[in-house]
Amino acid sequence: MLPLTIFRNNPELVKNGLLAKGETAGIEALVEMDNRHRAMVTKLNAMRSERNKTSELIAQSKRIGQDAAELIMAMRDLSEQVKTLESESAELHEKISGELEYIPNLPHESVPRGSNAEDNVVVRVWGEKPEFDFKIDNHLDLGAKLDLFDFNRGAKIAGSGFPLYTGQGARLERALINFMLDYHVENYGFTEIFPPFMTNSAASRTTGQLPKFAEDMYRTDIDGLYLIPTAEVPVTNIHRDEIIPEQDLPKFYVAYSACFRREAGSYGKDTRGFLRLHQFNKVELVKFVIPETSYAELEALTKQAEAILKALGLHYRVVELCSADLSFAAAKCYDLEVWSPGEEKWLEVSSCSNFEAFQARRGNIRYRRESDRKVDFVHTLNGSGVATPRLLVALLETYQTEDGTIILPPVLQKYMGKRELK
RNA sequence: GGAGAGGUGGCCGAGCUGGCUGAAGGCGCCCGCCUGCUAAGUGGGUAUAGGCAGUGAUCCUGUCUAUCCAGGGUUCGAAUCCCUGCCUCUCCGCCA
Repeated sequence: MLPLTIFRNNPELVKNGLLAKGETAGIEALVEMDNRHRAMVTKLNAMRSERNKTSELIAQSKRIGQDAAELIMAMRDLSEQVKTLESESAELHEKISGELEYIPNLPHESVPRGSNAEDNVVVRVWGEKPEFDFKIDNHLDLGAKLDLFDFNRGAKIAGSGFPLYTGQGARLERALINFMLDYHVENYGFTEIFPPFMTNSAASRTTGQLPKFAEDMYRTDIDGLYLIPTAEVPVTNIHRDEIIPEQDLPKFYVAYSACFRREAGSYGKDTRGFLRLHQFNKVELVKFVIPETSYAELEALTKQAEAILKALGLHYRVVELCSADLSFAAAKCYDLEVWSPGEEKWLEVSSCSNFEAFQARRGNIRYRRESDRKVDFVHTLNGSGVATPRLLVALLETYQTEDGTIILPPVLQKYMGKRELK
């Protein structure tokens, strides 16, 4: 959520930012409603002040045993007016904040302007494209030969897009998750979190899924809970409605969770295998930091996510998203894309974003500064570290050998209890 | 699922026979004084959000308003009374 003051004081900044994100935003209506609302509040405050003063007079009269009937009669009318204006004001306020919740974050000034994903900028590339001197299989063939997973039975149980991992495939999934959690805890001092996999609407609102993207989430109708599309939602909400002492910042959390996405509107795209799923596993990194450090922390976060791919020896690149490709809540974002030899494509396995105060404002997540003891909103960041499905694709395809066995990278061997899949 | 208790400021904890209570008292924290150092003592300060004004910006000053879990209601007036919801705790039942 953006602060209303910036619409008042710097409407051009907002317009340009929204335009860069590809939003055609009508700010004028919002500003007009804000003006109207402020006039109401001013009037309301005056009326309430009057009421409070008179109430005090009534109290004094009663205390000394005088009759206050006249004052009370006069107040009855004013009180009615206050109530009417209160409800009008509240209604308008709700409308304003309702609209505000649909307005995305503005891109940071360092973000390249662009109109679509074509304008994203490749920042760096790590490793080399693996070469093979035999005809390689894609991950589906490899999975079938080694009985790692079974999409048909997954579909029978739940539906398409719900993978069933089997045998050493299931073990490998668990190994990847454990490896990534341990890595971030041991090397970077992240605190491990195991969050709820469902959140209420307030939590989903903080991170920006609600109200605009309600259709993308699974919801349990009876209890009004949402299955999380990412651990970002519960973990960011750990500190919702809190004031964190500055000395407790920064806070680094790492969490595994299953992620559930309806992927409404994306049917027909990337339907093969693991490329797009309704349920998948992900290890997520979340940071709460003071505003001054958030962009340095974004760079660090990206490198921390990259470290996983390096440790696994996978060829990847870092892409800086252009303004138009930024997600709703992000001010700046780097994607990590791993190379899939079978698909001959780069696959997105991580998104590392700085949300600045956008989520903090929505979730009222603040900190108390040491210098002047004032409160201010924290900056939040998160990045996948990383999502498993496409990682698995790259891993299987990269480490396949001619006889069909997969030689596991050393860091995974202890988690698997063996050196290869065959 | 059944029965009961309760939700007050950073924390603990009064108030809850409705009216100088934004809220006693304590702890913590900040500034000063005192003390050879520490401890103790002592004086003061210490919520958040919003409107308006000050030639005035997410700063400063003044002023007004709101907030005692949330939302309604009663009343001239609600932390205090009534209703609904949420949450926490205790006991019983069920259960991985």
